[in-house]
Amino acid sequence: MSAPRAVKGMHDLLPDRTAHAAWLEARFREVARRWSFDEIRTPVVEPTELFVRSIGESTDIVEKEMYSFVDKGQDALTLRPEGTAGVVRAYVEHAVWTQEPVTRWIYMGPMFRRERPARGRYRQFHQLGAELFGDPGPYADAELIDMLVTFLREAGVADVEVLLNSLGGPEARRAYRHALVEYLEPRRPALSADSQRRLASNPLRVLDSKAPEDREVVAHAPRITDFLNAEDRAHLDGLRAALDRLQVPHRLEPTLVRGLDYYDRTLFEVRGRGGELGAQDAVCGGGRYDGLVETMGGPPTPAVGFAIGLERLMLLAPPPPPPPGTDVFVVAVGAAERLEAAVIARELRAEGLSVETDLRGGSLRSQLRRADRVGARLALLVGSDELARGVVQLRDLRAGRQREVGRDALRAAIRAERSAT
RNA sequence: GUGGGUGUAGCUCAGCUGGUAGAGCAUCGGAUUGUGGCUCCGAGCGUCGCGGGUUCGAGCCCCGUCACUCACCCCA
Repeated sequence: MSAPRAVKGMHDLLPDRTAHAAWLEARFREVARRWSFDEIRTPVVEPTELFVRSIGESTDIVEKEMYSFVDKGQDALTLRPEGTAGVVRAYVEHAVWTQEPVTRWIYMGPMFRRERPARGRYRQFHQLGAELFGDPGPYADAELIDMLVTFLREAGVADVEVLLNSLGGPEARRAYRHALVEYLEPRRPALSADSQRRLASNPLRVLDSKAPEDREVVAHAPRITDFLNAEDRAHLDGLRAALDRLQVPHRLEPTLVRGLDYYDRTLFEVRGRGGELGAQDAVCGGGRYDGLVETMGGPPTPAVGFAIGLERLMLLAPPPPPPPGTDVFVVAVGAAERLEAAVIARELRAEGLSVETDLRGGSLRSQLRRADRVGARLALLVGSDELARGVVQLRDLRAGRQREVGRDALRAAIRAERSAT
C-alpha cells in the first residue's frame, strides 16, 4: 500500500507557517481584547439541521459542500462549514441574553467545505470571527467593522477598504428580488449560462457575476438601495456616517451580495488587491443577521458579525519577524558527558531559558554545527576535564568568544550574556 | 461539477531533434584525534506519479489513469 497522504484540500502547517498563523491569532485576540470581545469555542461537529436552517436550504454550501454523515445510524451530523451557526446555537442554548444585554464574542478554528481546491480555497480552512449580539443600531456595525479594519492593518495588510451594501429587511429584499427578476427575465438570452441558472435559483447572485455580458445587463438593473424602507435607509446612512467619523475607509458597492441566506441590512466584505488571492479575493465577509437568533429558537435578537479567512490573510499579510530562538545549546564534548549535559540543560530550562541539546553522541564539531544551525546565541561545552573542576565552557557563538564559568555561577553568567546584546 | 497547466532526489529545478539521470539548497562525514559559521573535499538519497503502447532503445513520443495546481462555479 502506498504512503498515506493528507486528504485533498486539507493541509499540514509546518512550523514556519504555524508561527505565522499563531501570530495572527494572537494579534486577533489582542485587538479583540481592546474592543472587549471574549473568545468562545464551539464544537466542530453540529447537527446537520443547524446549518440547513441557518445558512439556507438552497445555498451552495448546504446543497453540495457539506461534510455530512450519520452517526451510528442515529444522528445526522455535519462538520461546520462556517462559524456563525454554531455560535448562535451556543448563544441560544446558554440563554446568554438573560445574563447581559449585549454580548461580544470572537471565535477561531477550522471550517470544512467540500469544494474544488484552488488558491486561497481549501476544504479545511480556518476562520477568525466575531459576533456582536443585542445591539440593533448602525453604530454596532461601525464598531465591529472598525475592529476588523484595525486588526487587518495590525496583521500587516497594506490597503484595507471595506465594501458595503444593504440588503434591507425581509420585505425590502422580497420586493427587490421581485423587481430584479422582472427586469432580468426578458433579458435572459443576453445572460451567461451560469446566470441563466442563477436566475431561477438565486437571482441576487446575478449581480456579482464576473461575466462581461452579465455586467452589461446588471449595470442598468434596479438597485437594492432604491427598495430600502426608511429604517433600512437610516441604518445604512448611520453606518456610513459612523465609518466616516471613525475614519474607516469604505465604499458603497450596490452589487455586493453573499452566499448565505441569513443576512439583513448591512453586508460587507474586504478584498485583497493585486491578485495575491487569485480569484478568491474576499479575505473577510460579514453582515447583520437580525432574524437568525429567533429562528434558532431564541428571542428576537439583533446581531452582526464577520469572518476572516486565515489562509487568505496569510497570503495577504507578510509573516511576522522571527521570534527569538534557542538561547543555549548544551554540547557534550564526549559521549561520557552526555548525561551531565542533560542535567545542566534541565537546570537552565528550569530558569526559563530555551535550551537545545544533541545527545546522540556525535562529534563536537557536529554538535557545534547544529548549535549554529538552530541559531543559538550561546553554546555550553561540557567536557570531562571541566566537569572534574566544576566548570563549563561558555561560548558566545556570535562573537566567537569563549570563557570558563563555574557551574554555580552559570545562571548569572548566561543572564549577563543575554542582557548584554 | 466544468476547462487549462504541471508531475524528475527531502526542497527548488535542469535534462539538447528519443540512447538507459544531473545541479543548487538541505542532510551526513572529513580538511592534525575537544570547537560552529566562510571555503574546500566527499557520501547517501531518484520505482523519472502510476499503467499500457510505439521503438533495437523513452524521463523525453502516444493513450489511459491518479495527484497537484490554476481558472470557472461558489466563497473565507
